[in-house]
Amino acid sequence: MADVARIAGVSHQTVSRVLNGHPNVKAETRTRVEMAIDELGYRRNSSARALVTRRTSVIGVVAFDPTLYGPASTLGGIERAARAAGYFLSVVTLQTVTREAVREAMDYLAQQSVEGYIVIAPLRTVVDGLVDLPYGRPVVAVEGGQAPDLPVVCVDQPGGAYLATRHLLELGHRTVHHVAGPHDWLESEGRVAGWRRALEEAGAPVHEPLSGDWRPREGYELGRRLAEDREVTSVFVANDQMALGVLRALGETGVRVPQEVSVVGFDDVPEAEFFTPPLTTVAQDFSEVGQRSIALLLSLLEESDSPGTAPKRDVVPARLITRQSTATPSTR
Amino acid sequence: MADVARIAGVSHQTVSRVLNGHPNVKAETRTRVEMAIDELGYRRNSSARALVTRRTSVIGVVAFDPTLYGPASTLGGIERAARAAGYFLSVVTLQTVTREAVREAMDYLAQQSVEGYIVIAPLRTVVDGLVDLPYGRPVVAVEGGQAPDLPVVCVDQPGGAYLATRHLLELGHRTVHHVAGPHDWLESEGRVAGWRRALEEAGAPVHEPLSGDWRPREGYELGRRLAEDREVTSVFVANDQMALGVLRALGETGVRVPQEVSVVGFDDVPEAEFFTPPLTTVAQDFSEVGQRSIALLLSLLEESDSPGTAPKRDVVPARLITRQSTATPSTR
DNA sequence: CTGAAAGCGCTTACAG
DNA sequence: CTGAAAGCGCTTACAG
Repeated sequence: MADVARIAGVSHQTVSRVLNGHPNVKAETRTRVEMAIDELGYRRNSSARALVTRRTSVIGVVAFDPTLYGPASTLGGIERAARAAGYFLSVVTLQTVTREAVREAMDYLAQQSVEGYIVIAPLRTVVDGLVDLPYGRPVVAVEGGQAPDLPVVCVDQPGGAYLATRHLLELGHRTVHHVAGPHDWLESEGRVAGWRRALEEAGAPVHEPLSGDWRPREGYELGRRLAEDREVTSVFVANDQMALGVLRALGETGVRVPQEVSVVGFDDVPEAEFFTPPLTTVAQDFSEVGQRSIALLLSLLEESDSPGTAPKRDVVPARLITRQSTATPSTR
Repeated sequence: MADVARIAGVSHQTVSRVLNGHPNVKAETRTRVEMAIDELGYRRNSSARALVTRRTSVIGVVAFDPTLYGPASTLGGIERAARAAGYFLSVVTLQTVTREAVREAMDYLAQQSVEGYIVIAPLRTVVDGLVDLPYGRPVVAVEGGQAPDLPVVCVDQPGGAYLATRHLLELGHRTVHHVAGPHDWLESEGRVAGWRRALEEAGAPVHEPLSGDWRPREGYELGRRLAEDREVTSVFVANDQMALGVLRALGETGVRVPQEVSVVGFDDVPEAEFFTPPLTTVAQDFSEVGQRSIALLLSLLEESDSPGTAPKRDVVPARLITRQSTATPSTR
């Protein structure tokens, strides 16, 4: 900056003014400074700037398993929104999602003086542990469910599950079986709740849901059990990867989909349309979730002086995508 | 830091020494300082530190489409390795991968004074544009192919493709058709090269490869074309997502896999084992790629004073996973 | 083993 | 509209 000032023949604070778009600079001076900047390829030192402004422009993100479609897409949406707002994203990915691992990740990010946190770790225990953190920085929980004391952005999981279940009931199924996600996951809970509500509203019998780990393998194993039960005519599976496993198990045991059993998934991964058969599923707008997360965090950052307001909750709707894995039931 | 010093009854540079693990501190003093740190919940200001040390401990990563399995997994591996080495990761994800977009992303990261870059953007034009960058910071290209002037970490794409093609030839197929990835992608080129070499070595006829965009949809559309060609008895598809589309197209048109046509993919996504039929494919160790990328970048960072050495290239082997989508050909 | 001093490269009131 | 001064919170030689 001193070099720029010398070449432009001004003081370094005039350079600073130009850099910060300060209005009180004569146009001719501004041009001279800009030319000197270009000539030297000068770039402002971010550490010095952060030191004096007390703002790092860094948002810490705690994510996990970037191999799962949902979290990965959300991360993409967050990143784009952050960059559009001039923020940098410092990302920590977790192998195992426990309360301790999340705290460790946040401690790590705190070393970098992040201005706020976005945590994509939709487990009840993790979200509960996010209240009253010692960092003094706002935290937004993505898919944080109904957490009452935390700013949350999430997809309307119960609503999506309700849509899926209604769809099957309307096709004429007497009831709908459910392969849920893992216990403790808020998405699992939300989807179970929506499924249950649809059944109860329709007066349909509610069978205890099976529970898997989101992975295709467990979908496959649970699918083998469903294949044996001749009562089953329709299954709402809590995500597409497990639905793939269910489809595979059904196919292997000679149960025809959708003629004998209808299957609905959740997520609408890019592959879903090309499963055998193409999967009816519930789509979530992950990139919207990402954008709203950043928007919420930024609003929290701005009003951090007046922390009187209640935590906000932003819910993104889900929508049903009908394909060929669902039909009116015939006898098995 | 001043507060800590006051409570511990020492000067602030003694606090600094304790923080940095400097040996010349009396044990008793050290304990006193540590207690004061705990009491205050003190955390060192990273900006001030970076300003004086001229090290931000931040690595910039340019990634793209976190929805693709390979790049997403690689990012995970990079993040873990970086954190283990005490570095932070600042991530920019690209929507479209062009040379300009990559440059823009790197410019953005430069604002944050990153110490080095990892670019996961395996297009020839992008990689070519990475040489002679104006940042004066080391750059590692992940999946940068054979780029002669750039440090690169990549999976042995030709080797993997060779394995897949050999496997089909050994099963008795007269030749192997190929659905390649998009032009300009180094992974596409590498896989084409390995496939071609295996065919040529065996004296098998080489049919011009079809080319898709990695997505299941184009796999499906190209699969429809392959289904019509009764000469085709085996297909090596450049990734699993397109292979899914091919499988779907074949199934839809009544072509049995593997009895009539064998299919091999590339990537070994978690779903591959549950495709119909379970897919024979080539596995890449993405997390290993991530780790080696960080290791290479760190070594570059250390020797940045003596830039005489040639750029390094680190190749991770691929391996074939045999499942049920391949068999000895019978007549169609 | 420990402290007083200087300085990293910026921004922000304060003068003029 | 522009410059001289102070200070953000650290680390690094330099003394002692």
